[in-house]
Amino acid sequence: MVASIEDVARRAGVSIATVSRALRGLPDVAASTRDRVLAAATDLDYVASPFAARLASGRTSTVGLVVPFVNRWFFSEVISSVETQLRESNFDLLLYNLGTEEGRARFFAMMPARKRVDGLVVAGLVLNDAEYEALGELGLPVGLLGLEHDGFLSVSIDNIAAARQAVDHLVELGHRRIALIGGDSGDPMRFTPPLRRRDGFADALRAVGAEPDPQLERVGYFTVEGGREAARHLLALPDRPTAIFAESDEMAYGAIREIYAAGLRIPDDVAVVGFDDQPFSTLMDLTTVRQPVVAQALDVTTRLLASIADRGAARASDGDLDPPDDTGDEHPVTTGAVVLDTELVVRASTVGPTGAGRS
Amino acid sequence: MVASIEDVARRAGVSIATVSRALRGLPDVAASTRDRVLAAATDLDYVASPFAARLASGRTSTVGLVVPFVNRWFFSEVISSVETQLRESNFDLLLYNLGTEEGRARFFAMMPARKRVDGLVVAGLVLNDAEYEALGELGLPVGLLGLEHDGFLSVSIDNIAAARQAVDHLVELGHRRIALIGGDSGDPMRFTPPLRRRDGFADALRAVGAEPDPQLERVGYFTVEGGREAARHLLALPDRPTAIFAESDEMAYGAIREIYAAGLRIPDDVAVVGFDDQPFSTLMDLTTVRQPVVAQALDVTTRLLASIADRGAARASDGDLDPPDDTGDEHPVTTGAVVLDTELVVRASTVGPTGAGRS
DNA sequence: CTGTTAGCGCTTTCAA
DNA sequence: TTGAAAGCGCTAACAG
Repeated sequence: MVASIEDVARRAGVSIATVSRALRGLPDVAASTRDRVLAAATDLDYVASPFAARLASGRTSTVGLVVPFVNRWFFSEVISSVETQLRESNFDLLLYNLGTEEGRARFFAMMPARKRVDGLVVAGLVLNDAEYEALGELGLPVGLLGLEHDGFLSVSIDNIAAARQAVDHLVELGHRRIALIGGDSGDPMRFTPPLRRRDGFADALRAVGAEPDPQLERVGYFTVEGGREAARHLLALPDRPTAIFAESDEMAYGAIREIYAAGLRIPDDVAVVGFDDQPFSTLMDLTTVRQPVVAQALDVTTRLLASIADRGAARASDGDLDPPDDTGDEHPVTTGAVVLDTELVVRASTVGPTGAGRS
Repeated sequence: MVASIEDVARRAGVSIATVSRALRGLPDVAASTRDRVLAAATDLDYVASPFAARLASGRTSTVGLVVPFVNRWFFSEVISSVETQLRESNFDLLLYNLGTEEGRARFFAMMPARKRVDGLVVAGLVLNDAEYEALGELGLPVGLLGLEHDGFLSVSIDNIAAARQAVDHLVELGHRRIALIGGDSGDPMRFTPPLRRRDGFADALRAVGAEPDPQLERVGYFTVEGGREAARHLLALPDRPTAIFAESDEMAYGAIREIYAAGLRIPDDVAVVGFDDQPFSTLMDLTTVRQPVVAQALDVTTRLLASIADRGAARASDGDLDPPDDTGDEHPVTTGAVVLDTELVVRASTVGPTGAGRS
């Protein structure tokens, strides 16, 4: 019932090979022929069957995107950006949401993406050696987002430097008793490259001769609730901190809530800095470190697609005369670790008055 | 380099047909044979090429999910739920983010999902007739989430009743000058089935003999910023409202912010009710109408998969003797419009004191 | 510039 | 219960 390439060929009066070439925009097709084929295809409302094409060509025109969550700000931004860019390149996006620890185990054991994608973007997962090995054995281009590993192209931010931006800011404001609300290094989902943010925090303190006080470090699990819980403890301390640095905005929101609940003022009694700059942070007047999510997504996707194209070209020629100068096995642009800049966004949670009208 | 069905067949000493049957768990394969095949497949680390399978069988084992946004709460919840359930059924999820008006136009013009999915879930888009027609012509099972249309299976909430829950609550608290912050009926993305929430708002007022005041209705575009803008106008009115009903939580957050910025108290000076019950609403102490997102996603997905299975079965038999009693053309469970309940969640934005400590 | 001809790796009759 | 063989609808040499 639905038109196939033969129908188009018949109608245009050419062979199916010519139809295939014309429709894919390959060179060496006479303009008049191409027009005729295009017209026939339009008339018949024809689109090529992707599966037949994939089977015959070996290319899937599909990229897999692996994430630990889809409903958190960072990841939904990533998904959105990657999807848009793939669509523009006529690639399909296959989404793999690892979700739980068992989902994650299943993914790396079965590798469902095998044989069905040309490349993979892995976002925000801290992988162990076995998992990196599993990815490597796929024999496909893999792009990492938010993490870094030898042999994989990657893009991320400098979490240490970014955390320093936040804490340096507090230090400059005169704060010395600064608390940290962080992730959980024992998190089973290990979705926390942010772990290194703690180092930046400590560096900033030590730079002014202050030593991080273990009492002022609490785990917040990267959730609002976790942030509340952590802040509650910190505020109950006999010598409570004058400022809090949360490793994510969500935890900062929780902290803000608890500070108000304790009848304290922000930033007069306690200043707060977050990390990410989600949209809500404007609403919450939260000073935070903005990380470029869309730019990171764009970067991996672009380089992954380039890598896929390269590999296709390489396989096509395979020992041509006059190969490119670079005799290395990989194209320079499609490999290596890119690190993007972060930016401190100062709002009323550190430099009053808060605009929330709670004067 | 990677094992194919022939390798497995050779190793197990059977034909490729038998391998195919054994691996797919079809009946009529001797247990011993099956074991041998399974062992061979495991040894060779074999997985079937999905494209070859799809080409040969005509089934794609893929569902397309069409959304207007991926980075809004409602949709990221939907994506997450649908992905999980599809994965469990061994289906792939192909994500279509319409994003812009042109992306939307392209989608309905090209129908990129054509020939590559067994069914489609369309979430949160108000479609016009041409678009419904385009979906119908696909000849595939289509499930609608958050909207309703003849001939498509769908799940949604009763937006009128839900809005009434919200406004009835305000009315019971004695409010009569109640403002509405709503969507934009002229929204080019038309992602606002919530339009009918306005009807529920009006109904609730009329039920107590109050007439909705056009001055108290503002457009908030379903964003925080839009909600702020709308609230700013409402609060500047000579006779300002005593309560605000926002058609989404995000707009309510914006309103809350402006109320505080104006130096007013919540709920004493102005009460606020939202719609959705996003996680942040707990933080914001927002009274709101909770809509079951996961349940809606589960419902469409389940019924869509059933419909896909039905259709597969139907095609397989095709005029068998003794067909099911129901001579209609569709399985009862896989069609029709399901409407799920909403629930009012009362918090301090309507019944003080707010826990935010802004006493 | 265009046509012919093999497959791609499976599923699915149809026979045995 | 199993095997042989015919495609599924394309792409990719290879000729011409």
